[in-house]
Amino acid sequence: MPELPEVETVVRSVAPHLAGRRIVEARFDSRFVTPGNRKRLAGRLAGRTIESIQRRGKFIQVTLDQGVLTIHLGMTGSLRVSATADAPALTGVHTHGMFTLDATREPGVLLYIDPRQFGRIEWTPSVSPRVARLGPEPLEITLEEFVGRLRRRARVKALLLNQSFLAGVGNIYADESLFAAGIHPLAIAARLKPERAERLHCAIQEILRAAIASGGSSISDYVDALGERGWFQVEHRAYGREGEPCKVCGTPIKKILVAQRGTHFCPKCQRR
DNA sequence: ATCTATTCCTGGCTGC
DNA sequence: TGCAGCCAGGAATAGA
Repeated sequence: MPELPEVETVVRSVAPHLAGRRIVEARFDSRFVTPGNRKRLAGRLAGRTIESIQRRGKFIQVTLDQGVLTIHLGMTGSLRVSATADAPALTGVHTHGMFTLDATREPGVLLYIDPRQFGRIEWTPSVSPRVARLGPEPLEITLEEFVGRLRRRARVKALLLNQSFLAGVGNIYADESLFAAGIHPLAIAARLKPERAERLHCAIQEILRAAIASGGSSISDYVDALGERGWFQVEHRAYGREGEPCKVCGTPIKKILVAQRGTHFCPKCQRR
């Protein structure tokens, strides 16, 4: 499930292959394309040149010579580069998009693969409104701004999942950050003591940096654009460890539902 | 305004 | 063994 570290890894792995390339042809399954964009997307992309690729939150922004292509990988989306369009491993029923690039060099194609089809792609004249309403980048936000934004009566876990609060933290890294900070997921954000808020700010940045350094977490089938797995899942201390002993105190990790999301925490290390 | 529940989707797992 | 049924969840949206 691509969150900030996974999307960052995808962008880093794909950017060197795409910058400066011309899109000869683009084809998509309708479901992959944001509604309202379905009739015109392929036509708008043909002939465009890719200027740069950046990550913003969990979104991938491809800046073109005309407009911006915005991609969200959803739960199971992946971008893959390939020398040719007929690589057997990349052309199954889950391939929902294909960009044919100029023939001046390899890779010749960029493919979008997504079994659960939660990912979306859209073209907008400038930055997508979906991206514009994102909150700050977790790796850039200062402690002061973070503390200021915490002043809300929401449960801290729910707030971490809110992309207009912070952009890019999802279920895995919310649980891991709260564990690292020793904060209960149901704690009310605005009532966190200053030192605990500071610990959370620090934990989020440490966890995300470490996850990026490991190439992200490969929970199910996540791989980067070159097909490489990430390894941060072996470092998880809370997420996906229900019933297993806490790596700090040995207490079984508990799983509850917060904001409709499975939430893993240590009841002893993360007190309310 | 703010929070909660529902929807989308399929591979993988559980249990009978 | 086989298969029905459930679960996972990011973001949009409808509802409270």
